[in-house]
Amino acid sequence: MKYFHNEIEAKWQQYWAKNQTFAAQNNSDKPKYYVLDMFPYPSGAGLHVGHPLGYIASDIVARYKRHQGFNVLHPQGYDSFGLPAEQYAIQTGQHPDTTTKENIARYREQLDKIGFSFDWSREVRTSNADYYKHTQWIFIQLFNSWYNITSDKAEDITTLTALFEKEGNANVKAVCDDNIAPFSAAEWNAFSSDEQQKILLQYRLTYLAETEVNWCPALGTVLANDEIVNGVSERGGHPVIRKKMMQWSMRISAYAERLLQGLETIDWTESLKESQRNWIGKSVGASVEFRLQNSEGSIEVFTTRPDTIFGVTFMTLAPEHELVAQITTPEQKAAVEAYVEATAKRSERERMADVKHISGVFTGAYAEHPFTKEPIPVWIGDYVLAGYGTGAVMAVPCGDERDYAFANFFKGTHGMPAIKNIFNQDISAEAFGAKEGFELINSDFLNGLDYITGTKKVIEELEKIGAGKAKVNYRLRDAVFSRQRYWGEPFPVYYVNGMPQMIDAKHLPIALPEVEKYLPTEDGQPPLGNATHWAWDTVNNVVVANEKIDSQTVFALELNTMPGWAGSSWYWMRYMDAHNENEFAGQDALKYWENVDLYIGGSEHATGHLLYSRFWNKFLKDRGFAPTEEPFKKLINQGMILGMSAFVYRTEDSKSLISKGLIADKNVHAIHVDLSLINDVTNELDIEAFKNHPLYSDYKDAEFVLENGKYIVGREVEKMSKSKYNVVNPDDICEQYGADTLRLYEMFLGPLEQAKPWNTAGITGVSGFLKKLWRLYFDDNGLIVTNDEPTADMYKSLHKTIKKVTEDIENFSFNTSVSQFMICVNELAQQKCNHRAILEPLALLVSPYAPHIAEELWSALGHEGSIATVAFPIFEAKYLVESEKEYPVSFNGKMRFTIKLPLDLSAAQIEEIVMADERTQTQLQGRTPNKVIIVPGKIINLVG
RNA sequence: GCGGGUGUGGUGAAAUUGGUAGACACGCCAGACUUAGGAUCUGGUGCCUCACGGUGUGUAGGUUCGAGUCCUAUCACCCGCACCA
Repeated sequence: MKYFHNEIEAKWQQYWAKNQTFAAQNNSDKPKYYVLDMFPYPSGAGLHVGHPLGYIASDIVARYKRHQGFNVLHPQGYDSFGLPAEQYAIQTGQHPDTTTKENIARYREQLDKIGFSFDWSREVRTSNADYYKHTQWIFIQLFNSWYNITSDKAEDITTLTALFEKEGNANVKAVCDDNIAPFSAAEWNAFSSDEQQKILLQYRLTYLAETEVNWCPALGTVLANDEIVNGVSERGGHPVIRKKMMQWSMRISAYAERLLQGLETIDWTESLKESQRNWIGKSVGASVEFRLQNSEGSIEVFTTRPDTIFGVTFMTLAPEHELVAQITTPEQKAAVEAYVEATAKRSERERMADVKHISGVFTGAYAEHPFTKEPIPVWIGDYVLAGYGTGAVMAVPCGDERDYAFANFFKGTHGMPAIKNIFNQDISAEAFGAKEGFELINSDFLNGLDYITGTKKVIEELEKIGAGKAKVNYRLRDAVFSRQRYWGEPFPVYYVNGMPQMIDAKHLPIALPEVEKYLPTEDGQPPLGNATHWAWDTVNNVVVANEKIDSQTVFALELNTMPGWAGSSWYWMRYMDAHNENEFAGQDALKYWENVDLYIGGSEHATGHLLYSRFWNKFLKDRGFAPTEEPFKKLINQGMILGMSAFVYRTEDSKSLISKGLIADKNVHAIHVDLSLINDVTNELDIEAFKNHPLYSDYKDAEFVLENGKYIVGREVEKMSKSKYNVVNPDDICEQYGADTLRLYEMFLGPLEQAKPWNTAGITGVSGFLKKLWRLYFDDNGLIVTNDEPTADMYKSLHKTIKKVTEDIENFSFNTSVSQFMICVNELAQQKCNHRAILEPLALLVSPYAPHIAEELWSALGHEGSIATVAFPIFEAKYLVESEKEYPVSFNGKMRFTIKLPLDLSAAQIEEIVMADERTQTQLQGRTPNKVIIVPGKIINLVG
C-alpha cells in the first residue's frame, strides 16, 4: 500500500468537520487551555506559506494539549474591517462586504487544506453586525466611564456626577483633560444639562475633543501614532501632516502605569515588553512653574533634572505652544511669526530628517527663576516637541547637550545669556549630562548635593514656594479613535446641538449604511456623509432617512467610523461565547476560559493591537466584564517567512539575458522571475517556459548567454510579495507533497521565532520521512504490524522520542522534534520494527505535527474514531538509561581516557565504583589524584 | 545615541545549559538497483593533509582539568525607539 497523501488528507479533513472533532466545550471537568492565533485580515492575495507558520505552531500545541487531557479552545476568525477592501471598493464600486466575503471563503479553503484543529463553530468576523454590535457596546461603556485615580480604576460616570453634586470637582482626582475650571457643588447643580455634559466629556474614557491629529491627505483620514512609521503612513507610505480636528479619542493615558506594571506579570519576550515600555515612555521628574515677567500667567515645564534648576539660563517653547503669540514682544513679533509659520509648513518627516540643524528665535519675553528671581529669556525652537510634556523646557546648557548646542549657536545674540556651570566638572567642550559623578556648585541650597539628594531637596523647596512638584510623565498619548473611512464600525452616536449622545445599548447594532460612493463627500465629509439614511429617530429608535432630520426628535448620526484596532481589541473574549446575542460573552464562559494561555502572532503589533487590547481588557476588568487583568499570559512572535526571489539579468539593450555566473562587471538589470520557472535545487531557468510566459514576452527573441549549457538565475531573500513573483502558495505544496509535509517542513525550517527564507529545495527530507513512517506500518500488500514483543532497543528509540518531543513542545522548539522523528523512524526501520507496542504510540506522538497520516495509521491499527483525544504516550525512563556509558576523563587537562560506568548511580556510589573498578585503578596508577569529583550523568573530574 | 537580539560547515540548523562541536536535513561525492527519472536504497562528506597528524563555533584576551556555552574588550549584521527635556 502506497502513501497517497491527497486521499488521506481530504478524508480526515472531512471527518473532522463532520464530527465536530475540535469543538470546545464551555463546561468541562478537564483543565482549560486557550491557544490563540492573531486572526488574519482577509486580503485579496490569499495566504502564502508565511501565514500558516504561527498557525501550525499553535495547532501543534493545541493538539498536544488535547492529548494531554486539556479542554482546548483553539478558535479562528477574521479581522475583516480594513483599508484594502475599501480602496478596492473605491476603484471598482464593489461593496467591501462582497469582496471581504469572497476573500474569507478563499482563506477558509486554504486553511482547511492544512488540517488545523480550529473550532470553526466559534468563528468571528469583526465586520459582521452581530460582532460589531458588541464593539459599539464597549464604546458606550467607555463613554460612560471615568478614571478615578483614588481607586485606581475606571468607574461608572454616575459615581463622578455623585461627587460633583456633593462637593464639586475640587477633590476629584481623575485622569481628565487639562484646564478644567474648578466648580463647587452648588455651581454644578446650577449648570444647565448642556454645560454639565460638556464638563463630563472632559472626564470620559472616550471623549470628543479638538485635538492635534496626524492627517494623511492621500488616505483622507487621520491616523494613530502607531500607524505612522518614519513620518509617513504605515499603509501606502503617504506623507502625514499635523492638523487640528474634532475627533474621538481613547483615554489610554489613564492606564499608562498599569500597562507598564502589567508587563512584569506576563510571559512575553523581553524585546516586545521593551517596545511597549518604550512606547509608554515613563519618566520621573518634576513639573516647575516659571512666572512670566511683564505678563500674566506662567510657563510650566517638565524636567527629569530638577536638581539642575540653578543652571537654567533660558527657556524654550515649542513653536506650537499656546503662549507664543501672547508673550512675544512687538519688536520680536515679525521674526517669531515667520519662524512659527516656517515650522508649521514642514512636514513631520522633514522635521525628523533635519535633527542636526539648530533653529529658533527669541520671543523678547522673560520668565522669572523661581528661586533667584532672575529674568530668564524665553525662546522658541523646533527641537522642543509640542506633544511631549508641556511643550516647554527649562534649558540647562551645562547639563543637556541640546540646550548646550542651542546656547552656543545663539551665543552673543540678544536674549542668550552665557552658559552657567553648576557642576564641579569641565563643560568647556560639551555638556555634562551624566546623573552621577558630580557635585552641584553655584546652586545655592543645592551646593554639594548629587542627583538623588539634590532632586529630593529641590522638590521639597519647590513645593514650599508653590512653584512645582514631583511629577511622572508618560510619552503615551491618548489614541485618536475616529477614522474618515467607510469600511469600519459606525459609532453608536448622534448629535444634539453639537453634543454627542449615546444610543441606548438595546438598539444595537447600528448597522453600517449603504452608500453610493466610498469616497469622502465633495465638501470633505467622511464617506458616511454620502449615506441617505443616516439619521437617528429618538422616538422610534431606528435609523431613518437624512431628510427626516428635525430639531426635536431626529438627529444626525456620527459620520466617522472606528479604527481598525477597535474590533481586534476584544475578539479573544468573543470566542469564549461566540453566539451570545445579549452580551459580548457570558460571565460563565468568561470565568471558565479566563484569558489566553498562549498567543502566537507577529511582532509588528507590539505598540498597536497588543497595547490597545491590554488597555480594553483592563478597562473591561475594572467595570466587571473581563475576568483577568491581562488578556494574554504567554506570547510568542513567529518570525517572518521571507521569499527567495529569482532574477534574470538583461543587458541594457534588452537583447540578451546573461546567466548569473557570467555577469562579471557587465552592466545588467535584474528582473524578477516567477518562481514556477526555476528549479529550486539547481537555480536553473526553464528557458522554454520563460519564453512562453506572458509576463516575459518582451524577451521572446532575446539571446540567452548560458554557462555550462544552463541559464542560472540569481537569488535574493526578500519579503514575499506578488510584485516580486516570489510568493509560494501553500495550496501548491499541499497538492504536491501534502499538508502533513507542509506542516512538518515549516516547523523544520528553523526556530519559530526566527525570520527565515522559504526554500522548497529542502522539503524532500520531511516528505521522505513521512514515506518511511508509512512503510513501518505497510508494505505493498497492506498492514504488516504484529503483536510481537518489541526489543529493548525499539522501546529505547520510542521513549527517547517521546521524551524529546514532549520537551520540545513545552519549550516551543518544534524544529528539533521533526529531526527526532526522523531519527526514530530511521532507527526503527533499521531494527525492522513492525511491533504494535511501538507503532501505536508512535502514531500518537506524530499526530500533533502530522495529524492526517496519524489518523490514517490509527484507524489502520483498528481503532474507531479520531486519534485527536487519545492520551499522549509517556516515556519510561528505564528504556533511556544505558547500562553502561563511556565517560571521557581528563586529568589536569593533559591526558584523557575513558572509563565505563553504569548510569543510574548516585554520586557516592560512583565514587566507590571508580575506586573499585579494576580498569580504572590501572589507569590511575602512578597518577593518583587526591580528589575525585563525580557528577552523576556527567563527566568525571579529577583534580590532582 | 538608547534598548533588544544574532554571529557555528557549501546551506537550514543541533548541542541534554560547562563535558567527545556540527545531531537531523538539504546539497555534494561514490556506489547499488533500474522501466534512465528531479524515484528508491547503501556509504562518505567541517577545514588543511596522500597519510600520520593538525586545526576549528565573528575577533582578541581571561576564568576552568575542560568553554560554542561563563567573564572582559572588540567587530559585523538584524529589529525596535529616537531632539522625550
